[in-house]
Amino acid sequence: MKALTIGRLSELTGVKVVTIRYYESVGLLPPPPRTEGNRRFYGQADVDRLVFIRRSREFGLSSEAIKSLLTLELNQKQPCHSAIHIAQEHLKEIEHRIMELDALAGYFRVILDRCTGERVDTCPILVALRGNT
Amino acid sequence: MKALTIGRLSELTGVKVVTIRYYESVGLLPPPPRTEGNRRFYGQADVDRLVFIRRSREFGLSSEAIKSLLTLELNQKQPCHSAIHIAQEHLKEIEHRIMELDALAGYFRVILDRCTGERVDTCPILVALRGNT
DNA sequence: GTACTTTCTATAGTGACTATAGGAGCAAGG
DNA sequence: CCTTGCTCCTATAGTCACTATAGAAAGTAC
Repeated sequence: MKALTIGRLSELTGVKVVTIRYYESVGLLPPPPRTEGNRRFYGQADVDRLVFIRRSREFGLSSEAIKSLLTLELNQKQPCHSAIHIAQEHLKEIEHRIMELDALAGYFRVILDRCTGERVDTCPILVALRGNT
Repeated sequence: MKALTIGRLSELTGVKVVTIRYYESVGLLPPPPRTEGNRRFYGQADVDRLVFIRRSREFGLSSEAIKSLLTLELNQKQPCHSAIHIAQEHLKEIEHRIMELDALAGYFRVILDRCTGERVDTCPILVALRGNT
């Protein structure tokens, strides 16, 4: 397991260099050891952890949720109820957001369908936004 | 049409006082006239405009999109092609986001379903996030 | 040895607000 | 008239999850 520069870690994980440093500053990544010239160097564990973080972020989890999951990860033999809880709560949020967006998209489709592109004062889009529908 | 304080405008529109001042600072609302004691006062036009802004924000439109729509509103007899364009683009974004979230929710449901709550090291939620699924 | 790239720190900017501090105006009760 | 308490004022900083920029030092490639 050879040492990785921050740039190499970035390539391997798809997380930008600046973002890696940012993750360190907010405590998602531990401060790595440094070379003589003060450069950070990383190992396989950092790759794993960073991929975990990246995927969690892609799933829309907040930093705090990710920190909880990362803490969980340290105790492999414990039960994972916290993970279930975090995932369930997050799923609820996602489902809620989908419902909202579905309603919104439906509404947009209706008013776009109605709009003939003629005049601003009768435009159903603008009428809708004005609130005097 | 009597003059409204910022607090009354806030009540009528459901937009917080601080947010009204914020909207003024970013140019979504014109700076209103002031009383002798330097308080802002508003009229019906401000209520209408603010409701328009609030509804547009609820629809997830950005400040810039709202500014374009508000400019449009000033020319009631012009055709409303810009409004159509903004609405279409936004609908596309919403639909894209819905697809992403649907996929995400499905994935969460699968891994939650699989999770027996036993141990961290075998927890399907954490396995999924680790990326070695 | 020089030119280029990567990395370093520190700071500021993004969007769309929200929160806080410290004053000043104003309406109502005593 | 005066105090109490609410609303309002400005200005500044904080939120989240980054992104961008500046200026300097270190490493690499020819």
